[in-house]
Amino acid sequence: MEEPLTSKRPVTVADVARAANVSKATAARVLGGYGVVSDRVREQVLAAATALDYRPNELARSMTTGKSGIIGVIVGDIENAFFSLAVRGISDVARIAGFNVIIANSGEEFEAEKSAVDLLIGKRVDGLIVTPARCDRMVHLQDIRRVGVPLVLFDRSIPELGVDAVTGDDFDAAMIATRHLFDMGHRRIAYISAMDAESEFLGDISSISNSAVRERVEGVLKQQADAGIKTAQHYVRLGATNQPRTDSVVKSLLQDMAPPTALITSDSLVGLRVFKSLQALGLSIPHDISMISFLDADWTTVTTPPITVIDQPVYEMGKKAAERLISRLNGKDLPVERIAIKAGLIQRGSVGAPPHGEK
Amino acid sequence: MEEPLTSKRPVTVADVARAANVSKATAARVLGGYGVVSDRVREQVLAAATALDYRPNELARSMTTGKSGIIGVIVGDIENAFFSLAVRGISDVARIAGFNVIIANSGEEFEAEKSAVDLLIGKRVDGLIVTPARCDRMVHLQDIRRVGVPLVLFDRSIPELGVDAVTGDDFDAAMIATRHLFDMGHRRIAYISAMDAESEFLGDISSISNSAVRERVEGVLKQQADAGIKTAQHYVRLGATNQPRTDSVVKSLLQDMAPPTALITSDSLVGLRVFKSLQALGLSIPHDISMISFLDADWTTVTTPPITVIDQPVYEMGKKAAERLISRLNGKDLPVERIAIKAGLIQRGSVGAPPHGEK
DNA sequence: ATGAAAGCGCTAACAC
DNA sequence: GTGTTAGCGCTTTCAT
Repeated sequence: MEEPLTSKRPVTVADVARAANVSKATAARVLGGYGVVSDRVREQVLAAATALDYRPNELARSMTTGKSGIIGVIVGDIENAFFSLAVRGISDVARIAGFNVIIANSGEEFEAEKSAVDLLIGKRVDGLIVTPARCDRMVHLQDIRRVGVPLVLFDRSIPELGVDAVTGDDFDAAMIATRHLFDMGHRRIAYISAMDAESEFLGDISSISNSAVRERVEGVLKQQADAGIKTAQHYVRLGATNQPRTDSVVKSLLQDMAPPTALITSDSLVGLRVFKSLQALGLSIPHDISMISFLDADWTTVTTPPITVIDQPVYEMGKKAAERLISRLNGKDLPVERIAIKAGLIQRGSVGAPPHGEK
Repeated sequence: MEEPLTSKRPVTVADVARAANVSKATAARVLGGYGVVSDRVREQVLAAATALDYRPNELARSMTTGKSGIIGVIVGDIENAFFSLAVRGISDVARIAGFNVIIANSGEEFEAEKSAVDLLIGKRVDGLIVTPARCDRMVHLQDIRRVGVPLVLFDRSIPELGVDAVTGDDFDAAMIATRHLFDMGHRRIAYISAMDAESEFLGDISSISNSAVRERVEGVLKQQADAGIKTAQHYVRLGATNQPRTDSVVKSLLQDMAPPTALITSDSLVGLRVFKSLQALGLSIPHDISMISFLDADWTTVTTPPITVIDQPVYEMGKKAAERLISRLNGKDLPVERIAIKAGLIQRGSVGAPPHGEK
């Protein structure tokens, strides 16, 4: 007598109950691990369950309990080391707390983010961690709260929304990077971001819809303003979304009448692209130009020279976000808070003095 | 009159039906987009739905239809560029076909993989793509088929299981890499893998439980055997799972009486680690030693020298796997097949002639 | 300690 | 076209 490779109907609590000669409720109690049952009956049921190869239907379970045991995470780009590290932090905490994680990619696009929210809400996730692509459009995020699903923002904050946010202290980090370059003698410092914008140039700072990007720009500018440098804003460039566009940003920067002597890149992907641009241009780092990248990505130590970086504790940030969310899920009544985590500077070889005559 | 920030009970089809003065079934028909309704009624219902901010409960929907619209993906390590690229390929195809993807990480551990399978089956995913950590233990994979969930193996195949697999043609790829090194004059070629094993040395080849690893080793060995080289197996090393272990593997290799003059690394993570080991040892590539890495990862072009790589079309592999699965989901009756995708060689600067006197 | 029965929100027959 | 009704597999009162 052989077992069929695909037995049509999945076995249910009712099947197990029948096989164990108990009521559906009793079988459900032991299978679901709640209520009370005598040891004798428990064993009967368990035996029947293994014999039939019973597997709980989590869908049905979720529907009746209203909890899915799932945390939804919406990130900008899972292939970016920043996010994949954060996701690991989130997942590690979630797993220990007994939650599963379902990941959605927004590609930093508002509409995709919106539909991911709808989808996950539809799947009845217990809570949501999202990296909002824009901090100025938030009806969909307000909806999340309206349906009563706890939400934690990641990497970017939206004060008006009144929800928890775990971010880096980007203003401070940008100041640190700028100050370091300044201390090394640089007076024309560029900041290159991947943020997609109409223009490669920065118009009104307060119009930047991504809070992390905005704060970094503000940090770079503030540090220079404090030193009496007025031209800083001229050296802020956006739109380094791919290699060709990055090449053109870098080229335009270097063809300036007074080209920057140092570059700060907004993340490890942009950093890599800028490094390639510089390499293609035949420029030597840090002799011809200096650079600092955000995020201590693993490639930054194998280049020649290795790259000086702003070390953001991304894994920890992910953990913090998950911890915060899970606390709320467990009914803890915490005040709404923005947790901004400080970053450090790891000096390697990509920052030197400005070229001669450029002081 | 203000709307409450969290209205307890989510609105259901019944609520919408009541508000629109139609039956539950009619409301359900327009909300679910099935059956037939008059345009007039449709608009009433739609209006009521928007007014109440109705959101379908996907859980309930899945439970009655038996389909969740979700494809489960279990990978070894989502932080490995190989897998994150593959996942993007899978996701892209899935999204277009109207499926969502839920990702689980096994960490290449059998038990984690097993419980991920249980979890996803419990969530009633429509189909599964898995990268089996071991190809010799497969009861849990047989279970998947038993419950009737279509399965596609990724990166590694298990012929005995009788299910589709999308893999690289690893045997061929390893031959290509080896032949290239051979053509450049190398006669002692090492292969370094991250596969965790009791010993760093390779015992019985057929005992390697991961088919991709095994085929690569076989390719390296075969190519050399064809050239009459008998010592090849001596230069196969396993266990380069982290930097310290990789350092020790590389060191032991180089301290050999007849050290290898070229290294092949099994993936981009191992490649990066080996590069760092070599760098720490002060070795110059390709002058002192040559190397080829599997996977055209982005860091491989910014090192000095850039790394010659085996270019696996991982994104395409992911797409293929998803397409295959979705065909089955749509009821297509295809023969079980293993699709092995060929890789190419991208020559950059990390391969040269062996050092003098090493010929 | 165990059982009977109701109900979660939706879809799917089947009637009208 | 539209409404009625019966589940899907589970948890959860409420009895017993």
